[in-house]
Amino acid sequence: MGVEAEVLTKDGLSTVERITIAAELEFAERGFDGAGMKAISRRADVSQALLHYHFGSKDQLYTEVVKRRSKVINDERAALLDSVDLNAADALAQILDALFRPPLGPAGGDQAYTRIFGGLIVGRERERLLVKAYYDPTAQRFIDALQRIKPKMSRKTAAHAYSLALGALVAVISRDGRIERLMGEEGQRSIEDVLDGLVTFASGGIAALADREN
Amino acid sequence: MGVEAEVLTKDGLSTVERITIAAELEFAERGFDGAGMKAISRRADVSQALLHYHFGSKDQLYTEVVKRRSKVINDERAALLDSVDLNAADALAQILDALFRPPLGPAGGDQAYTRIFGGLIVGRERERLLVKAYYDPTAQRFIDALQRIKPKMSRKTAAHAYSLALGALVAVISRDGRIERLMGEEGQRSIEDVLDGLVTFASGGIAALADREN
DNA sequence: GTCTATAGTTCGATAGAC
DNA sequence: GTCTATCGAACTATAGAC
Repeated sequence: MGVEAEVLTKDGLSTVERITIAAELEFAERGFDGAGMKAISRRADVSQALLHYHFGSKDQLYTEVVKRRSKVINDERAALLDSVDLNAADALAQILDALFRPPLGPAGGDQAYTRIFGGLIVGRERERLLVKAYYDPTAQRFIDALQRIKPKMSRKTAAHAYSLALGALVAVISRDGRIERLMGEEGQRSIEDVLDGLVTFASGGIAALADREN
Repeated sequence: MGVEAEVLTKDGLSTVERITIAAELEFAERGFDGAGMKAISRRADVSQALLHYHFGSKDQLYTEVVKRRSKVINDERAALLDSVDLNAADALAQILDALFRPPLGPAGGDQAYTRIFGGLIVGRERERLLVKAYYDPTAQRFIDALQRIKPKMSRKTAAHAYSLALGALVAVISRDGRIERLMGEEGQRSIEDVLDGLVTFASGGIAALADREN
């Protein structure tokens, strides 16, 4: 993929960036198999051949989308986790906030990647490999933190707790893929409300798992 | 789809049944878009044309797979829920056991549909419609039960709790789609262990949500 | 009810001009 | 770096014989 001087175009975005964004939207809406290279090229307003020139294959384009966004999410997660006071009474809630907040996007935006993120968690081999490569290292840090505040909890249980917490996140994400209309029926929920419910639920669940091992 | 006398073949299964089973396997392994009618016909050892003769289209075949299995799951869930003692100390755990046990399959089997089930929860429009048609009615019964044992909980919160609990289930299902090898690294977990962890986590989470509303 | 054959489309990827 | 044109394979679905 070499080093290229990025020439900006149109909206001030490079062609590669426009393709990446278009791909993110398409993959989010249709999933990997449902997405089409032709559809992505149309959204990016470039020829289909250009996608292969820049990314090689559909698989590599997907990988690039996940890789780019995972870096942002992991960085934000790590920063939030570092700022957690592990001795505070609500340390568990702080940790879970650091886990859930970044993938939900900056205050209401980025529903597109949020959907891809959900697909990663429930995906098959392709997604499993991507998670392993781009999310597992940070996951270990969160599992460490859980063990530190719940010392009685085995690593196996902590890993299990982490996994279950992510499942709860997916449930929220999948509620139509639109964070704003979560419980849909009557009115909207702010991202802080969503986070609060998630953190409360996961905190209670993890505390229960930890208590059981005492 | 009219009434047809089912003529049995081969393994004692009718052709329609063999196709349905083959389709379930294929959809479970590849998802809707990844599955191929040709691949399904090969697995069922019939011609591809026969799939369309019996089911009309890929969409309708998928619907039939979900419909058939949802009936089994819903019946089992309803029976288990009916047998819950709502006045017992562990009523919440009993309710959640009734919710989680059926989709995990009879004592270790049926990983195939379990995977499809997970896909329904995180799916898009097609899956959303299927869930609405085949799972929502029973979901209402569970939300009712949650409200009965946690009377302070609003219906909105109860629905949210139900959704988060299902998310935790998905997390478990997606751990490689094989219930037996869940925490994979060291050895196997029985389905009872898996259920126990899930129920403990979700119980703690829902109790926390309910407490917050008091 | 089941088959073979194929229509008609879409897909990912490539060749080659500019 | 970007395009047009196209290849070859895969797909869903249908036609028509038996």
